[in-house]
Amino acid sequence: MAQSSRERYRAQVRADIKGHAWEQIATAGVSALSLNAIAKQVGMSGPALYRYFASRDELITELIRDGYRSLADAVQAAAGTDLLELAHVIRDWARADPQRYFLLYGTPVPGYHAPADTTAISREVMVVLIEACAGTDGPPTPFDAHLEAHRDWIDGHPATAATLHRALSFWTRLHGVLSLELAGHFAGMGFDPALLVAEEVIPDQHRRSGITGSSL
Amino acid sequence: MAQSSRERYRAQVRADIKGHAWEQIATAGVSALSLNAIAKQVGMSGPALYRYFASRDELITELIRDGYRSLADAVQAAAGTDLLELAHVIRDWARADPQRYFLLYGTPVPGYHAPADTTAISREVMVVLIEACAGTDGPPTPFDAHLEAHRDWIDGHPATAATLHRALSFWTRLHGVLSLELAGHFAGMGFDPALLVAEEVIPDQHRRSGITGSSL
DNA sequence: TCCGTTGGTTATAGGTTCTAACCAAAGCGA
DNA sequence: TCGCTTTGGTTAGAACCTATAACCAACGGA
Repeated sequence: MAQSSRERYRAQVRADIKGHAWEQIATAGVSALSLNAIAKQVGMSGPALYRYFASRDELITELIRDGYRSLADAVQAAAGTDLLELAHVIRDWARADPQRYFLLYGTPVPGYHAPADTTAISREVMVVLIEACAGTDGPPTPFDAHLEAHRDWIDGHPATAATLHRALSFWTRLHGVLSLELAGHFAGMGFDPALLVAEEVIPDQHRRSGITGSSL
Repeated sequence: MAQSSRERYRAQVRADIKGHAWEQIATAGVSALSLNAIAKQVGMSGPALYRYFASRDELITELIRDGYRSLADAVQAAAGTDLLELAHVIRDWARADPQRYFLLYGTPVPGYHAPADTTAISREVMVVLIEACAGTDGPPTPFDAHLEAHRDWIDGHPATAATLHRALSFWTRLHGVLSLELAGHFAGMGFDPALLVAEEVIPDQHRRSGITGSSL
């Protein structure tokens, strides 16, 4: 609880290191992250940094953890709003630091396995999404039935399989547009990705309005 | 046309180098690609490789180009089939070598700009998708109207804005599921991503069948 | 005050990309 | 066949990187 002077100093230096690490990642990507460069920036030379992080991988793992935490905080702060608002919150969070988004959801490094707690934080995000999807079920689909048999991952959450399907779909569709947008694959096409996100995320409403009305 | 002996040798060595490079990328990711290791594998030591590729970045750029070409070939070989078949062709192509997929559509490196011809190959893929989407238009949406004003990127293709929208949506949805699947973000959830892809890619059919029928 | 823990240093090993300098061999025209 | 030019290879080395080892100063609690 009450930190000693040394613990406080240590925590502050670690935060300082992580701050400069985020800077480097934001400007040059995680592959260009250099412990030597960070050490110089925080005012110590080279190997001193290994007193605070055992290795480059451990520092990156810590950053990934903090990244998930930051995303979960942003999403939970918007809990209770509708899917469109949630999509914009997540998109804004990602666009504030694209390389941070890609650190979580970009190219995986083949050997690496995320620590267990990051998947727990991912679950927090998923729960907010599921909550927002509750009650927006459309007609049942074959995948809903399939999901009914594979819902252990959300383990005990009282949502229909159709709702889980909607949440999963929200996640994959948003990620689809967002990651292509942030990676620059829409460069040259002049359209506004936000508008595409809007229709991807609340899919049936627009298309079906005026056809089936509210007869569901 | 007729290559000289030297040109043939050079082309063969370059292909050999690229082959070993793909091996390394498939097993350890592009960030672990080592020119030294490749050189040893092809039997020459270190800097000799620079006679064939000016830099590591140039080799990677060449691999990216070949990757796009390979994807476009796979997609064009399936041209004329329906969207579900196209989705499976692309998914199978990606799953055959996930790191190759991520080389094209994964985390972008901040400084890097793809050469112009790769975007031209991307366009080839897009044209096949658009062709497959033709005639599957649903009711018009606001984004269709927006796309009508921003269709320069496909420049002269005689497709409705609604069709372009469907093709764009096909691309982003497939990429959304596929990249999360390949990155391992579905690990632990037991569902079959192929089923999710199927419903994402032919979105309205399943949901609407039995409601609006074929009244469109 | 003493002494262990902690946080810093420099030196060094082994890895990387890439350049420089040098050399051998292959191809080609006279 | 001779000789020159281009090409493909070598080794050496500069400038980075991660990470470890060895050493030392300074801080904190008994």
